[in-house]
Amino acid sequence: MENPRILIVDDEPNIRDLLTTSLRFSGFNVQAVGNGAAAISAVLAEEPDLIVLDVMLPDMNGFSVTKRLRSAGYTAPILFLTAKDDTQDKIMGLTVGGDDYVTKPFSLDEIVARIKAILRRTMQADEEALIRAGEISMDQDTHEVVVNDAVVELSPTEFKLLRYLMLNPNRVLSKAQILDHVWEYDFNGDAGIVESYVSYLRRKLDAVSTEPLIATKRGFGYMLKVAKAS
Amino acid sequence: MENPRILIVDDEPNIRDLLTTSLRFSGFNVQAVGNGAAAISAVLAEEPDLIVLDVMLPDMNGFSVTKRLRSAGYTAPILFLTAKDDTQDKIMGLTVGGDDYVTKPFSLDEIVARIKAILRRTMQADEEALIRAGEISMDQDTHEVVVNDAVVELSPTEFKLLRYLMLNPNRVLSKAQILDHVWEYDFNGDAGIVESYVSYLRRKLDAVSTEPLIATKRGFGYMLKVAKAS
DNA sequence: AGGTTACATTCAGGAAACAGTCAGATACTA
DNA sequence: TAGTATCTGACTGTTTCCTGAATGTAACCT
Repeated sequence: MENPRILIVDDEPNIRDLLTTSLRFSGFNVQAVGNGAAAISAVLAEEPDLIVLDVMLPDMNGFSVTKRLRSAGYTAPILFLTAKDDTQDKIMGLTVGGDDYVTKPFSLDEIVARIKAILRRTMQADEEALIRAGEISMDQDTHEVVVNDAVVELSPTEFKLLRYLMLNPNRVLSKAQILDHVWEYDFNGDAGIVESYVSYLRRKLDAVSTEPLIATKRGFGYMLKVAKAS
Repeated sequence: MENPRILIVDDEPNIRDLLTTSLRFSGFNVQAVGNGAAAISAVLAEEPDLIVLDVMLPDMNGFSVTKRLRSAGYTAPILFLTAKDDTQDKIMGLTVGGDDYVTKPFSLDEIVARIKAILRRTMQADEEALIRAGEISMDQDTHEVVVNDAVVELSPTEFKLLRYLMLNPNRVLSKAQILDHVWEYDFNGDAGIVESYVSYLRRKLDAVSTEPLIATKRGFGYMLKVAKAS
């Protein structure tokens, strides 16, 4: 199938670039605009398969945009971006139909995962909710991680870290890369936290795996070793 | 069979969008209009299988619309939307034939369930009134919930919550999702209420089940665990 | 090889976020 | 009026996240 088309609507250029780059890299066909009016004409012209829509826009809010699009007959799912401290009533009804929302600041991995999840349900994508890498399998619907038939309980951050590693098996990932993908984009703490979380992950995974799964490449980063993808 | 065609008639754009989005996602073929005159021509042109009709419309009330349609020979069932404080005599006679009514504000899950129930009766749909998930079975006609041959008495909200969980087994559902689907669309309270009701449900279900049924996925939401659909 | 340095691992601990439960206020129903 | 049902808010306990320090280990240089 064709690469899904995604339209990004956000007035902050940083976020727009961040999302555009990541989503292009993930294989989507991306277009980005900075306000509601441009969003509407872009939707009419391009008919994207999914819209990433900031609810706070300079000219009109995201809900007006949604309303205009829906009444014009466009049914593509929307992933809303909301501020964490938006008042409750503003973020009600955001998960209706195929829609979903993510709060800012988000992590890039998270947003890509959510987009894929939505597309999996709306387009009858053949893609699986199950990620496999060697002895490890991860179900993104149930959030269940299984290693050698043993279920491993992970905290949210551990889960996201492992997912990022599993999506890039047998490739060295620097701590900076990991930080950029797994942690929220405004995190400005030390890269040492990656070491901590790798340590946590190893403790849980290696307790049930036959061999050490995460290899350290001193001076470069970490790598998830996978015996051989079949 | 073809997807059933549904016509939505309501003058509030928010409600129209909400219903349109949810019903489309539930697999219906949806069209929406904002007044009685448009409703009549839409019915004549499209011959929908079911009409969702607000009784308070700007140009004419829902009953006039109904009368016009019935006398023109159209027999498709109607789901009326009424205000909660509508007097009883107004509501009288709304459920004759295959018709039914729902009071505003409603919950989305509720309205989808009612529509399916009507269609189950009018079209000879193959779909079942019985939902099953592991040890639990729920009859939507009798509202009877059975776990391991034991009948469990649930309050209305508990019932709707469990139904939503059962319709999405083995999938983590966030509190926001649960709130959006199970509670009325104008509910403006805290997500903590979901925790309370999960707590109530667990107390009733786990009293008769062999194992804990609702799993907490910390930081993500809740999930109904089902052994394995065969 | 040995010493030095930079890099990694692990642990402990405090703050904050999250979850479970309950009692009580309010509204609704019979 | 009694009995449910719903919702709120408080309280408690747990988990998670992150930092910083102590300990280990590989690489580098002479």
